[in-house]
Amino acid sequence: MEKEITIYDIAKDLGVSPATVSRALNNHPAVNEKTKKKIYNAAMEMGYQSNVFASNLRSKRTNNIGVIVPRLNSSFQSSVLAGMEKVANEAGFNLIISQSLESKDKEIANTHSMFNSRVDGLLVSLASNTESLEHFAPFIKKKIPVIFYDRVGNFEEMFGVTIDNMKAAHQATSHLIEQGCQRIVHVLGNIKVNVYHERLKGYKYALLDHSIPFDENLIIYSDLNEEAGYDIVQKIKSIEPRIDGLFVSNDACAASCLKQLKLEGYRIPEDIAVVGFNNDVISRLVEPNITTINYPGYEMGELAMRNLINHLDVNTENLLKNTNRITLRSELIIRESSKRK
Amino acid sequence: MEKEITIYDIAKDLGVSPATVSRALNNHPAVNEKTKKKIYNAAMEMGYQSNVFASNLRSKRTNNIGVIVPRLNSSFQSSVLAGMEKVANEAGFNLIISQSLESKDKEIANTHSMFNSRVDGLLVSLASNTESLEHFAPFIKKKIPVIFYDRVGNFEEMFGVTIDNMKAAHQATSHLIEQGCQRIVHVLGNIKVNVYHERLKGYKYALLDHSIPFDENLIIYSDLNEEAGYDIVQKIKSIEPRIDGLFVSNDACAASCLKQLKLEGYRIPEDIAVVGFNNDVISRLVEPNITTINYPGYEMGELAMRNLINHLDVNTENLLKNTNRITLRSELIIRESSKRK
DNA sequence: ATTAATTTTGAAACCGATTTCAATTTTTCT
DNA sequence: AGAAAAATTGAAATCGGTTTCAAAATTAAT
Repeated sequence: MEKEITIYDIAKDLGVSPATVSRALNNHPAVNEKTKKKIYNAAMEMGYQSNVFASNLRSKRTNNIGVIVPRLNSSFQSSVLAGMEKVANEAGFNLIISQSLESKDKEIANTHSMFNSRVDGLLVSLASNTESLEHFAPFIKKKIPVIFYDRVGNFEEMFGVTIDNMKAAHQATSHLIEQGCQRIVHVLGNIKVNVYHERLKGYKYALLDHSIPFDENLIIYSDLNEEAGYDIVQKIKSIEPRIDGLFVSNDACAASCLKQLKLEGYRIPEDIAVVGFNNDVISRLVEPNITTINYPGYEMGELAMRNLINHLDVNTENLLKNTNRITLRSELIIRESSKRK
Repeated sequence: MEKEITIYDIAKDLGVSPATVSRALNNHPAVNEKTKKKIYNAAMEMGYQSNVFASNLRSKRTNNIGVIVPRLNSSFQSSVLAGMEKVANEAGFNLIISQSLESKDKEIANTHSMFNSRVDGLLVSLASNTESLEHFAPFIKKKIPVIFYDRVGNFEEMFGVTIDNMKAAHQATSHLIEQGCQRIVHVLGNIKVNVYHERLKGYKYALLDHSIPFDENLIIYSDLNEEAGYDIVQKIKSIEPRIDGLFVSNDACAASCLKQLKLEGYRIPEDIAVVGFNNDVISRLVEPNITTINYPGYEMGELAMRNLINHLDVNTENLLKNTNRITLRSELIIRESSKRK
C-alpha cells in the first residue's frame, strides 16, 4: 500500500500550516498569491490527490446524482441518460445509475441505496407498478431534491419533466381520423403509468372531438415489446367490424405489428394506417416508415438534470415553488405508414 | 438542517461506547448477541443512517464502480450496462457511469474524474480514437482493477472481455460465400478499434480460405449509423464488377443499407445477400430479417462486472494473473437477408 | 475457590480535509 | 513614526465511523 500524499505532507514540506494548504487548493481569496503558487506547484510535484471522503465528510456533499430508470436497455431511456450525463458531467457531477426493472420493490430498494450513498439529488422514472411515493419521503425530509421525468406517476405533489402525452395522443389519433380511419385500435401499456393513462385519454378525446364512438374492444393492453406484434395482430384479426387504424404507444412494438400485419396480407396504410410513438431509429428503417410522435429523450434528460442542479443551489429555493411540472414539446411526424393520398 | 443521528447518540442513549455501537452495526462477531439486538433496535427507532463519508474515510472504499462507455444511447451498450447494473446491484455496489462520446480527450477527463471520486474499480469500453492506455496508469499504480470490455484496444497487457470478432466475421463471410457470393463488400468502422480491426481480419481470412482474392475496393469505412445507408449504397452502385454480398459491422447500419438497396431496386438476398452484426432488435423487424451475429451484450456486462468484483477481494490476487482475456461465445443467426435456397 | 482462558467492552487515536477564531504580518493613513 | 485598517496565516476543533490495545467481565478448568 502506497502512502498517499495529504495536505499535511505538503504543509510540512513547505513549512506552512495545513489550513493554508487547504485554502490554497480551494482557491480561497484570503491567501497570498505567491503562497498559492508555491502550494499548487508542490501539490503538483508531489502528486497530491484530494481525498474526497474527508472533503465530503465536512461538506456533506458527494457530487453524485442518482438516477433510477425502469430499464437501462431501452432506446428511449438511454437517450435520456445520454442527455443527463452530458449536463451532469459539465457541471462536475457524477451519475449513479440503477434500474428498477419495472418492479416496485426493486425501485424501493434502489431508492434506499441511493439515499444511503448520499446522492445530492435524485432523478426518477417510475416503475410501472409503483403505487405510492412514500419511499421518497426520506429525501423530501432531508430536502434532497427529487425530480421525476417521463414516468411521473399520477401524483400531483411532485416535480416532473414530461411531454404532453394527452395532446400527443390526441394528435396521433386525429391524424388517423383525418386519413379516413374510423375504427382505430390503440395499443398501450399498464394504465397505472401516467404516460399510458394520459395517452388513452388523448385517444378518447380525439374520437369524441370527431364524433366517433369509443369502443372498449379497440383497446389492447400489451407489454409493448418487439415481439408483441404477433399476439396483437391475432387480436386485431378477430375484431368485428374490421379495423382501419392502429395507434401503438411505442415504435418497436409498432414495427413488430407492422411486420405481422404485412405477413397477414394487410396493406399499410391502405387497409390499416399505423402510427407509433417515440421516433425511435426503428421507425425510420422499417417499410413503410412509421408515422410517430417525436419524443425528445435527450432533451428531456438535459432538462431534468439542469433542473435538478438548479435545485442544488441553496439560493434558489424559490425555484422549488415556481416550477412544478415542465412540459416538453413533442410533435407528430407523418410518414408512409399512415399517409393516404 | 435536521440533526443527524450518529453512533454517538445511540451510544449515549444506551450507555455503551461508540466503538461497541459501530461493531454491533457491522455485525462484528466480538459483540454479545443481546447487546447487538439492543443496539439494532435503538438504531432502528432513532432512525439512524450510517454516514458513508466517515465510513469511507477509514475503510478507503466507496462501493462505487465506474463505467466509461463510448455512448450511452446505443442499443448494445445499454444491454451491457443492464447486465452490469444487475450484478453490481446484487453485490451491493453502485454504478457511476459516464460516456466518452467517442472522444479520447473526454475519455481521459472521465478517467480522471473516476479516479478522483475513488471508484473501487473501473470498467471501460474504449473510445474509437484512444491510442494509449496511459490515462489508466494511476489506477494500475494504486492497484485499482480496470477491466476492458468489447472495445479493448489493441493492447496486450490488459484484462478484457470480448467476443472472438475475427471468428465471428470469418463465419459471417464464409456464410455469404457458401450462399454463392463472390464479391462481398465489408462495411466497418474505425480500424483503430480492435473490434473492427479483427473483423476485417476475419473477413480477409475467410476469403483466403475460399480462394477468393481480396479486393481493397470492397472495403467501405463508415460511422455505421442508421443514416449511413445512403452513402454506402451510392458507393456500392459504382463498384465494378457488381457486388453480390454485403457484410455490415452493425445491424442498424445494415438495416439502413437494406432499405436503401431495396429503394434502388436490388432484390435481397437474390441480388445482394446481407449480413449484419449484433442481433439488435432491428435485425428482426426489417424485411427481410437480417442474418446477423448474436452479440451477447447483457452477458458481457454481467461477466465483466462479476470479474471486476472478484478482483476486489484481496484474497484472490492470483486471479489477476490467471485471467487475461475472456472470450464470450457468439453465433451466426441465419435469416432471410442472406438465405438463398 | 482459585487460576487460566475466553468474551465483551471502552478509551483514544485515526482517517484527511475544512473552518472558526485569534494572532501575526503587511499596508494605509494621519 | 505611530496608529489603525486590511490582508495573511496558524492552532485546534470538527465531521462520524473504525480500529488498536488494553481493561473488565464472564466462563472454563484445575
